[in-house]
Amino acid sequence: MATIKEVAERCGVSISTVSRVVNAPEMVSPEKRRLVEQAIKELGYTPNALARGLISKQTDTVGVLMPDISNPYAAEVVKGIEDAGHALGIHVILCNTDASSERTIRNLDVLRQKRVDGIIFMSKAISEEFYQIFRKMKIPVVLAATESLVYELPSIKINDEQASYDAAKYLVSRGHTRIGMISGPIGDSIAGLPRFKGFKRACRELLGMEDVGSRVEFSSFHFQSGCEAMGRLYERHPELTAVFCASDEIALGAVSLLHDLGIAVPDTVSVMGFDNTKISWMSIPKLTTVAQPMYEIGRTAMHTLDKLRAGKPLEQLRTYLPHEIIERESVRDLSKIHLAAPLLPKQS
Amino acid sequence: MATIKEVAERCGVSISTVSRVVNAPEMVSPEKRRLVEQAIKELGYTPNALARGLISKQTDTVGVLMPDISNPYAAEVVKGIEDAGHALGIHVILCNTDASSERTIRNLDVLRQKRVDGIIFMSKAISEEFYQIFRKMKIPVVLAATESLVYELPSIKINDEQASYDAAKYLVSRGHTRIGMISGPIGDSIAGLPRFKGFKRACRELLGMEDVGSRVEFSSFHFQSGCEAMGRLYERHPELTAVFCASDEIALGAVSLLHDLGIAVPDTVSVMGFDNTKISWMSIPKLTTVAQPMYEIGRTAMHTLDKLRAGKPLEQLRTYLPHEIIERESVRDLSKIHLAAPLLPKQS
DNA sequence: GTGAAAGCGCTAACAA
DNA sequence: TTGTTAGCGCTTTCAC
Repeated sequence: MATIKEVAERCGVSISTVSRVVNAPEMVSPEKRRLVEQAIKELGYTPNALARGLISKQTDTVGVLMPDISNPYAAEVVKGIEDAGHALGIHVILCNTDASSERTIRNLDVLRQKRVDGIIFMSKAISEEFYQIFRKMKIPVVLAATESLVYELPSIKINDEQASYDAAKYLVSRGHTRIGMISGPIGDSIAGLPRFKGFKRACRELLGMEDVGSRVEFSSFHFQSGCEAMGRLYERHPELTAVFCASDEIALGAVSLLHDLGIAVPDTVSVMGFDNTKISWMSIPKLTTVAQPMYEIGRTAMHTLDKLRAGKPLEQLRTYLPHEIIERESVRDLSKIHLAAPLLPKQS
Repeated sequence: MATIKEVAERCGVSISTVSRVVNAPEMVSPEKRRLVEQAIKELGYTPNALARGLISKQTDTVGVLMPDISNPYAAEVVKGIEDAGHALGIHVILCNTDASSERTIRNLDVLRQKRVDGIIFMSKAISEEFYQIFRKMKIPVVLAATESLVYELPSIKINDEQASYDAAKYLVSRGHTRIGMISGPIGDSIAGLPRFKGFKRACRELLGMEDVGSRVEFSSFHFQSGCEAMGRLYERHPELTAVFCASDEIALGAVSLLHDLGIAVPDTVSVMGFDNTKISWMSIPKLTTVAQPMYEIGRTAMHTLDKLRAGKPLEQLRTYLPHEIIERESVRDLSKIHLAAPLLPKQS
């Protein structure tokens, strides 16, 4: 692998000159520049990022910690991060933590050794331990698709509570009054608790319901768990006309169980998802769901990190990007029934 | 960020001693070792991988190029790579190429600058251009879930031709004789052409069919394209009782279209997928599909790379791992019909 | 505009 | 067992 020295020798200039044509070509006379560029091409010279980083104390690299590489949601965020990084001349090192704390710490340690300039963190909760590591590293950290209410860490995500509220509101607007929810783990302060709370608030404000709790089942965010939760929910509340799920996978689990029970979706019960991942439009019926601007979250996270790196001030610590409800086929419009039968007395 | 020098000064030893307690603790006297370890902890010292790599000409890091981070198939391979890497003390840098040649080259360049010790390549085809870059880098490269028939590059994958043959054979064993296929792009020499060929061979050998071509539609590996291909296939061959798809996503597309047409799966037509990704068991009906040992492919790729790195000889250049057929609900067993009605004359 | 030289943080002889 | 020293490949003053 050719070094700067070899390039210099080959065309009889000093290494400084070679360094200049690589980093500040305008400072070198055209003739020499041409000469050096030629030699670089011939030798296939590529600057050694290790030596560069060692001296400049900058690697133009940020580490991205993602909880689960096979999570399509996270993948979209990463794309946003990468695209923004490319535009800024920043490389990204992806690390898969598999939602394991031990793996996260190990990855963080590697990133530290590699002297990355910053970190984008996507794994769920920020423990005291992680936070202390961040502090020790003395580099900017931004949270993407997660946030910390405890620590002063910049974050980019949607307003999950409001998104969940809006989902329930949508269901109500379609004439549903007997609605239930399959929530994520209540211990999950990012995508669990807030979505649960938003749903509860909607039921209270919009439907005047007080005992929402009994109409909510808890589940992990995955398919199988969603199936089981739907089973429990249906057993307790066969009268429900709609169930809002905290993730698309849960929703698919619910649809699957309902199907096994011979209950038609959305004809008999409507199902709504969350995330708008690929699977939401590959299922039967296609899922009505709430979409998060995943790519945009990634982009914004990278830009925020870059501002931090440059010492620029942030407008706000916690950024909330807008969500959106995507209407597809899994929610039945009950309100249309009244329209079609206007002579019947309205239900109160 | 603390340096080795600071640690050394703090406990009045030389930097070599500190270096030794980090790299070969047994060479240092217990007392000094304790002293140094203490200082390391207090200062939060972490060796600078840049300086280390610069001198040792080794980064203990390999780059992994994946075509699409949101592809669940690739994600599983990456997990295998990471786990094996961890066991070997090798870090991995993930790069998302988005199936773009330009992005691939850019990533390769970054990896080169960072002086990774090796590369695992997952993106589809290996062009002459990529191959030349590999050569220039002078580091081991192994292909995972892909291969090159042209270049001498070690690879790990399944035998796609045989897997496809086996899928068709499975369909035949379940009593299907009028079978069709939705193939991937024929220009794709990895997952396109071989699967098409395997299917054709099975039809010829098992069913004595010669005009297989008309029963095959081509599609990209994605949902929407699969939908459309199924539409075309059904129009030409409404008599088909089973269709084999070159990916799970295609299969889901096929199921979706069939559903829209009011055709029951698997009652009227059976659908078979390929890959055994997550979505294959979240759909209705759950997909019968051919499974690739994705995690194992990743693990093997990393181990192969490690052998190469150590200069050990490889048993073979191209490794084929076993595939497997996963029976679920999307294929109807037509052979049972004969069993249930043994008095009827057998169809010839 | 160009080159000499110092030094980034570390490892690896080599001496002691 | 320990310390001294050279040098990995590069950027960056500082002279010229």
